[in-house]
Order: sequence, then structure tokens, then C-alpha cells
Amino acid sequence: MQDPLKLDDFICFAVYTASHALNRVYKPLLDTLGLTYPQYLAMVALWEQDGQTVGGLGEKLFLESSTLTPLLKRLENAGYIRRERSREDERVVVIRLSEEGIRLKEKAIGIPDCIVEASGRNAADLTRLQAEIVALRKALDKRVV
Amino acid sequence: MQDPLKLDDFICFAVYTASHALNRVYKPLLDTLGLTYPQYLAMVALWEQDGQTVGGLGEKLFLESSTLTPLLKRLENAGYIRRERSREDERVVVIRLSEEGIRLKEKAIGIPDCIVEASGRNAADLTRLQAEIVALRKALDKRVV
DNA sequence: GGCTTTTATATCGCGCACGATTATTTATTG
DNA sequence: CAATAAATAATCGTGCGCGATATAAAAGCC
Repeated sequence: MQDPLKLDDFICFAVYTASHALNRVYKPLLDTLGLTYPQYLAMVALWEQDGQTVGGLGEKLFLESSTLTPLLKRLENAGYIRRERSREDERVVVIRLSEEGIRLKEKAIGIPDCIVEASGRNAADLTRLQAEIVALRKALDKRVV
Repeated sequence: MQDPLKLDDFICFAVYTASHALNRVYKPLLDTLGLTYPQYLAMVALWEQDGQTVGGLGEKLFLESSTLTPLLKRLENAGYIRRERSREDERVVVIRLSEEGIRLKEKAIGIPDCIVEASGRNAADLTRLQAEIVALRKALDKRVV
């Protein structure tokens, strides 16, 4: 029986290091947009659907308000979004893309293809792997919440 | 042609959120050991091979000294390791498990099985997925370094 | 042997990421 | 309608994680 505590057999370690590796591939691409990786994900979520609330974004990105609030303030300082209290419900903060934020999408449009290229796989293969990883996340989330 | 900027189609987003989900599953288990997730990975690496250098650990864990040095200082303060300058080469710092650090392995031995259980998959399936994710990391690393 | 270059670790600043707490607003309840 | 509870962001403290830089030791060079 082999030692069960071998780092290279841990799926958690594989995911952890793959996440860092993806970050390193994205960094030079995102530097040209003036975005960090989590900021980029928030912008993608807003390009998909503008006018989301902080809570709604958090649900999509699986992030807490304690993470999102400062991140969104930095995006606001960068001029890509505006943060406005909702009129109907003063508890809610609505995030809206600025003109510059909308324009940024054009500069970001080519990034996914760069990642596919860097992965050295075809798109279909990546999509299959992506679905498997999402399934893993969903199974794990069930055990936590 | 669909919009290529859909968050849910991003493999990077799948890995990013899966990494966070794993962290959330590990947290309650590691709390009982007094370890964070990266600290746990460092301990696993040391249980595999004691007496590694900071640089050697960084290579295994894919971390910089700017990340490892403070992390290892916290493990030293917790009493799990000792940090000693090498006699042969004064630039090098060697990390050695303390008695308490060695004993901690027994308390950690059951954790991997908890993760397999939480993933809702069998071990063979996880191993296959793990290998695929490692392959992705390796392909990505090639494009960066 | 002194000078430069390389190597190994540490330090610093910034941006996540989260848990715990707080403040404010809205909803509920008696 | 007043008291209470719930919901929504924001704030605070801690620990990564990295790039840039600093420090110190070792190695290479003339």
C-alpha cells in the first residue's frame, strides 16, 4: 500500500497549480487592458449582463462582498464601471459599465482564443474538460453549503 | 456564432471556482490541524521529504520565495517546522519538521479520503481527471517560462 | 586576491479571498 | 405602528501570491 499523502496525486494540488498557471498565462494579456484576473472575470460577467447588483455578481463569481466591494471600487477608479445605490432598495448597489468599460470588450475579445492556443488542445477537448471541472465544483459545493 | 465571452464557457473560470470550492471543503478539516490550505500543501511536501530547501519547496509547490518565506515563518511559529541556514552554503535555508510536525501527519492522514468522498466520484475517476488537469498545467507552463 | 556575476532568500507593496462584524435599509410580526 | 428580524454592502484583520527590489553569500574571472 502506497503512502496516501503524495502531493502529486492530490486533485486539489492539480487544481491549485493549474489555477496559478492560468493566472500566469493571462497576466501579460490582461496587463494590456489594465485589469487583474479577478477584475477581468467581473468585467466578463458585466459584459454578459450589465446592471447587476453586488450580490448578484458575487453569486455568479462565487465571491463574497468583502472581496467584491474593494475590487469594484478599483474598477470604478479605473473608469470602467459606476457603482450606484438602487432607488427602489437603498440596500442594493447596482454596477453599470461606463462607456470605457463597454469599449474595453473589443480589446478583450481575442483573449479566450489565446488561452485555447496556449493550452495546446482543441476547443472541443477543452470544453469537455471544462465541463468535468464544473461538475467537480458542483459536487464539492453540495457538501459545503 | 455565439458570444465568445461567456463566463460559464471559460475553462479558467471553471478552474478558478473549483479551486475556491476545494478550499472551502478543506477549511473545516484543516482548521482542526491549525493549518491553512497552502500551509497544508507545504507540510505534505515535507512529510514526503524532510529537509528540503526553500527553493526546492518552491519548485515543488510552484511558489516564489516571497510567498514561501512568510508562510514558513508562520509554520515555524506554530511549532511544526524549523528553518535553519545551511552550513555548507549560507545562502540556503533548510526546512526540517519538528517532532510536532511529524506527529501532525497522523492527524492529516484521513483528509484525502474525505475529499474523494466529497467529490462524489470514485478514486479512479478522480485520478484520471487529476492527470488531465496536470497535463493542462504543464502545457500552460510551457508557454510562460 | 579583488572585481563582477550569479544564486538563494528575504522584504515590500498591491490585490485578492474569506470570516466576523457593522451599518443601513427593508420586511415581518405582534 | 413599533419592535424585531432579515437582507445587503461595507469594513476589518489575516493569510496568501506575485513582481520588483534588496541583501548576502558563493562562484567565476582577470
